[in-house]
Amino acid sequence: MSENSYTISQLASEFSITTRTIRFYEEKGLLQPQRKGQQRLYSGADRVRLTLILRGKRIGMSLQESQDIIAMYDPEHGNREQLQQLLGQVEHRKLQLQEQLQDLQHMLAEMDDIQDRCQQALTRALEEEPQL
Amino acid sequence: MSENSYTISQLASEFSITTRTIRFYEEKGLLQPQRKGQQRLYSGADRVRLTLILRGKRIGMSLQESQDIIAMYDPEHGNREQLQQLLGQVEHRKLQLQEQLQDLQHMLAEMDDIQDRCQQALTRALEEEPQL
DNA sequence: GTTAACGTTTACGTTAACGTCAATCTAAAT
DNA sequence: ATTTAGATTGACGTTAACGTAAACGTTAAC
Repeated sequence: MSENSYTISQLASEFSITTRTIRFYEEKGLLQPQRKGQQRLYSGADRVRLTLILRGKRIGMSLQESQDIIAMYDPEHGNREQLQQLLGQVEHRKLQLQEQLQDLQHMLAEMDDIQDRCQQALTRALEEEPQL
Repeated sequence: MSENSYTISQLASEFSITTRTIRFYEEKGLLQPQRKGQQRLYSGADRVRLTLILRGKRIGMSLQESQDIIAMYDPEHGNREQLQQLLGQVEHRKLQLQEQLQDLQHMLAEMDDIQDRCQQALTRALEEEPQL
């Protein structure tokens, strides 16, 4: 049942990205797959990292930001100071994400607004249409 | 009471961006301020456009996308076909924004998760700390 | 009247995030 | 043995979104 390893093109097609993109993420230090000889072999954990990167991209994060966030997942934060520093970073990210959420909701509200006014304009246009 | 016009540096400092950035947005067709001689004069409407652009940026939109969205605000959609096409675009944007909202909420939930586990690790670290 | 403070245009530079070859390797199928 | 299908490493190209610097105009203050 341990079929949780993937080739680069499997991941590429699953996430609809190119292999170049995946290798680029590795160049930038976001992924570190194993090697089977010369070939890359991606684990389930690598796959999860990739989903995090792509989710980050969808909400407008840079690769650097995704890398920072991924670093927060790793439980290598032994001593107290490091843990407190991490907590600070997490809190900061949360605040930023919440601001972004506000922006998104504003934008959505305005889309609703446009939609309504557009619907009404359409209704009026149909009422005043003589050729039917 | 008609003090709703701004110089380029007023807007720049208000939004903490450079004048270069504002001129760049004009180059790209996102702003079209009036001119008083050679100088640009920005209206309240221009200011609103700028806030929309910057909000767009914060949620990860390209300038092109912001431009598309700004175009939706203008009520120059006379006939029925154009209105229906606009409605389609609005609907499409809404769906995309909602997906983005999902991504954001996932990310936030995971930040909460990290925060919790980090807190617990810290608590344990403090309990086991001998030098106090 | 000249120096400062702001504005303008023009143009080249920069960074992030890949795209696009080209050359090579390699493993499996015919 | 050799074609074929996927993999690898360079290396250069590209686009978006500005930064940066030079050269010049204008107007308000001293």
